[in-house]
Amino acid sequence: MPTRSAAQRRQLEREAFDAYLAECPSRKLLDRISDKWVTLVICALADGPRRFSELARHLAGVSQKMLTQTLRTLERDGLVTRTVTASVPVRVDYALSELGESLLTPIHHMKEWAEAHMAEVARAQQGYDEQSATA
Amino acid sequence: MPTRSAAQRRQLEREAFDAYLAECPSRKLLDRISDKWVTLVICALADGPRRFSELARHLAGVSQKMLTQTLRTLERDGLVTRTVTASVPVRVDYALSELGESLLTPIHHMKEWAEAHMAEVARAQQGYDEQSATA
DNA sequence: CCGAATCCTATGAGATACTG
DNA sequence: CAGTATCTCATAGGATTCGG
Repeated sequence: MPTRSAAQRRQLEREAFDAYLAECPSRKLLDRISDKWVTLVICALADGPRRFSELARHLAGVSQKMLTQTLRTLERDGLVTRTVTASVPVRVDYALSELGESLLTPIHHMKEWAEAHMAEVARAQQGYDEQSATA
Repeated sequence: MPTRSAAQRRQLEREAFDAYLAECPSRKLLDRISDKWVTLVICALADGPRRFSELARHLAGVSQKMLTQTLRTLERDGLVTRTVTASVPVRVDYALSELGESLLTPIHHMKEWAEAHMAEVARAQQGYDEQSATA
């Protein structure tokens, strides 16, 4: 049954490739920062520590669930630190770790490219769409 | 009915924030390159044009659908060019545009950060997980 | 060989309500 | 105030099949 084995082979290839990707450091990093909120949180923490509720207010669009989730993974990755002050209403501050701060550099590069070239991308899109429209 | 209006206000805030994000060039770029396959395709094209099937073979894990989809958006964004040679079995070549090549720079920065620091991230994760385990 | 269309499932993410 | 748990729904993405 060649059909079956072909499908199986594909499956194996896919798994091998996925495993390869799972090992690739660049890919891991991309997976992290491509999380919808990760870069926003990091940038929000760029100029100093913030409390949970401050972050929530600052990133008006984030749901409380996603904010928590994002902060957890960032903490786990060692990119942000979490300090709990056991006062009466608990107070929790988040801050960038050194590692987290070092991430600001590549993020900054991205930002520069974006600001320099995204207009061109927008033009390209427009051109492309007009092409399609005439079809 | 304060419940309703509070929910409505949140909704409005979210929409405003989303609109703001939709305008932000950095965010747009992030949305692009965070696409699971975008960076892989760009890197695969870094050292020269390739045919569709070459790409498919090179990126063993990608489904044909996602490859097509990715290439379409990249073409629309003006990052890759698509040239069709109308031979008997059609031949289609993809290549990086100038704009696409300029993207290699920030991607390269990301790669460097990843290779320099992801080990540290991995260590942080391990530490974090061991902490949780003792709880 | 290249790609479009259809179908189906797993995941992501918001709303809500509850705990310490 | 900070965080967790549950429900629900939209969508991303893979398999498959058909067309040029």
